[in-house]
Amino acid sequence: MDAREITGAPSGANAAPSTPVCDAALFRAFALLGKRWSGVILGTLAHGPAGYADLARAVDGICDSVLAERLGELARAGLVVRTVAPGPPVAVTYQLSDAGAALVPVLHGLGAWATEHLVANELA
Amino acid sequence: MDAREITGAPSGANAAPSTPVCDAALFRAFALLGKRWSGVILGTLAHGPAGYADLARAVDGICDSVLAERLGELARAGLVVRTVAPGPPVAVTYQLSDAGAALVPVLHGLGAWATEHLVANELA
DNA sequence: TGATGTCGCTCTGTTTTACCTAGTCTTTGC
DNA sequence: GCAAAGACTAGGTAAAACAGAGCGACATCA
Repeated sequence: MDAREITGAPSGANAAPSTPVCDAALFRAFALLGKRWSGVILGTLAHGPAGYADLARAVDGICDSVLAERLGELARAGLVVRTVAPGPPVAVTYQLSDAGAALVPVLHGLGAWATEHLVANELA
Repeated sequence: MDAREITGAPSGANAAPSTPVCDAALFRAFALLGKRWSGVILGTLAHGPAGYADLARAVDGICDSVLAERLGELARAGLVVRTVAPGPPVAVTYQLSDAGAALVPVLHGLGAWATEHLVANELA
């Protein structure tokens, strides 16, 4: 979702009474989390700091270029902090920022919900 | 994320100690919610039942074919119930199922988090 | 009656995003 | 020297998302 879509976030004028703040905020949240792999990466980092290769191994199925792209986006969004240890060998570590860490309880809630309500037959 | 990726969900063997269930579940959750628009559609339906056109208007920026596709997926996943009133004129209504409704508190948490932590400059 | 609009999609071509994979440079270990 | 690891990058391909016209059924209006 690009800037145009963010700007055009729903303002609550939908079919039923709503809490406009919640919807606009949800729109913004999914601008990030609705991109493939971002939520899973954040969930993985919830367990602690990790390097690029750690993440590549942990997030099964993600390709290199998308992992690099997502980490960059999450860092720019302020959810992830990228720390470079000069080395040698140079080592880059990613960890959740305060904003990222604040999302963890929500991610846990999401995991609990999935455990309870999503079964193998949610595959269409 | 297709069946191969679901099957290959992380099993907790990542960089730091983890709660494997949470991660696998999170993976499954984002198999659905990591697709563009699904979370926002669910958030919109949290306000109450809506027709296709209602949703198309409410979810600013979504195109017709993706809305139809997403509603189908969410219905097949059991999060949304599609009800046909025979008419005339025929009318189709979508509403959250019990499983979908159970996600609403999480979505609210997500909205609250975004309100608190996501600002306009999260745009890369 | 004909024109226009709404609904709930479907269809097709186009654009964007995600993927695949080889590659680079630096460092380490055998 | 060679292989492996880390942290990506780059270019081509596949898949997802998008744009917009269209359909049948129905309702409304001049």
